[in-house]
Amino acid sequence: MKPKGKKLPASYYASHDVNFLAKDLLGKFLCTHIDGIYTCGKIVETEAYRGPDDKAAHSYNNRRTPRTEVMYRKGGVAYIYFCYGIHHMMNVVTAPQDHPHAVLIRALEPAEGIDAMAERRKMEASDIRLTKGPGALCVALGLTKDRTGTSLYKTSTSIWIENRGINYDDSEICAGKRIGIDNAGDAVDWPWRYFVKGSKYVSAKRGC
DNA sequence: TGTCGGATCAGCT
DNA sequence: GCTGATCCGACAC
Repeated sequence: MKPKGKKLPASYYASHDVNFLAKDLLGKFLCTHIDGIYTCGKIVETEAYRGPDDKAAHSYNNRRTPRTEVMYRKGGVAYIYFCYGIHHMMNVVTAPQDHPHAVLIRALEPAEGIDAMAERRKMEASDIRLTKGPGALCVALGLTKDRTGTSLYKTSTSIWIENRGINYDDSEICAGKRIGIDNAGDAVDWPWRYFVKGSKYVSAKRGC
């Protein structure tokens, strides 16, 4: 599948600054080519998880388990895991090897393959909730936990992120507390959730 | 081997 | 707004 925009290279994901990347990923396009179906959406909401220091992250205190192992790899792979018995969550692993940082993709604005998304979601294509929320967008794009570890930059990959020339200014971005991490001590209050101001596709507007 | 809690969503009120 | 669905991973025993 030929990207419409410019596929982000391995070097993009190498930054140590996971908060910079979480913000910078807004306006980029997350695309998948799974089961022969091409789908693509603009990223409008992310959260940063900064590995060892961040009590809300699975890799807090450098915890290593078979599940979190992929977070320790070199940036530029997908970390997809299963939660609440129902939902999958899509994260982008960042930073060099052994720095377990990741950006959770929380919401997209559907761009291409909208009919396929609707079919996977068993919803009308016009439904605003198609890719609103991390569990929802994984279904829409066909992502499941067995894709975890997939490279986002290799030419043959089934999951990648494109730059199509959209860059948001700080004044167009909101930062707020992260969602659903009530048990994470001080980290609960860190404003590491970023979203595009005014987007209908953002999962929760709080913090702006 | 068993228990407990979780980075949620949709549908109904 | 509230609630039920539903199951895997981590850790204690």
